[in-house]
Amino acid sequence: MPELPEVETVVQTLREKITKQEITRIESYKPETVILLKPFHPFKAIAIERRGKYIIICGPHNEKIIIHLRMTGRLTESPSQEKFIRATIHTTKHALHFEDMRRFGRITFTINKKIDDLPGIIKLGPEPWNPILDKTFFLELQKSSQTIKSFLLDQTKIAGIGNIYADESCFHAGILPTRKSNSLQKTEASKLLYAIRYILKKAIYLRGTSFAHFIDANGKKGNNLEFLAVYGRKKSACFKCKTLLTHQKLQGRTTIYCTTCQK
DNA sequence: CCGTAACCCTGCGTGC
DNA sequence: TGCACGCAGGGTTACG
Repeated sequence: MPELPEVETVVQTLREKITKQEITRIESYKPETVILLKPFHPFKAIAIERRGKYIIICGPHNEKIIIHLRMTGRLTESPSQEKFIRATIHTTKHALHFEDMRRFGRITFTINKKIDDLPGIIKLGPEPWNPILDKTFFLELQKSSQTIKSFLLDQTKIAGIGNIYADESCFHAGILPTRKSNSLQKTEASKLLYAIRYILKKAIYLRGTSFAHFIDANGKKGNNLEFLAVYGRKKSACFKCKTLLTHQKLQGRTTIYCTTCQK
């Protein structure tokens, strides 16, 4: 379940590893994993970017490889299980294996000038640190009758948040994820946006959360797991007030919160 | 517009 | 032990 901090960590490690190298070919072992929207040709990786939960490897003539790890995807030179390798991205110096147990992950190649026009990415809302959110976040919340949880998971509203950081942000902001978006006061909206930015930044600094599957492109786990306040702590006591945490499905996703600390 | 559920997958934990 | 079942979930799609 790589979300923005985990994808950012992969991008950082990937940059160090393959920048300025030639991407020589993409080998595919499962027909659904690699999608060639244009015929592939070798190109030099001049930049590696992230947008939301997408990784983008950019070439000098608008070549783009777009990678989405979905739930269990990894980019690694030493896969833990051979049978889960769905594709391999070859460079002059490395063989980056795309290991993906559940086969939800995708690698897409296309030629397109602008990152924001790429498939999948075109629909994304702003990055959490985009200053535009200081103005629009509250307004968008006001327009929506979704629950806060649904709103945060909605990639068209704000990009990069998944189940872990949605619950963590709500806890940190002291806001119940079950509330309707349009019920938030302006001060609560600011608090939530601040919490999102704080939680994500901290998780990036700690190189991601390794709950079950996540490792970076160097095979290293993240260090954020022990800092989670609610995610994965079903039937546990709130570490702040000792109340038993509440769990409920919202939008098909397990949602955990504290009815004492969150209002 | 919104929520719910199914779908895509497969390892893992639980209960019988 | 071994089987059946439910769960995990990002994104998409269908339906009420």
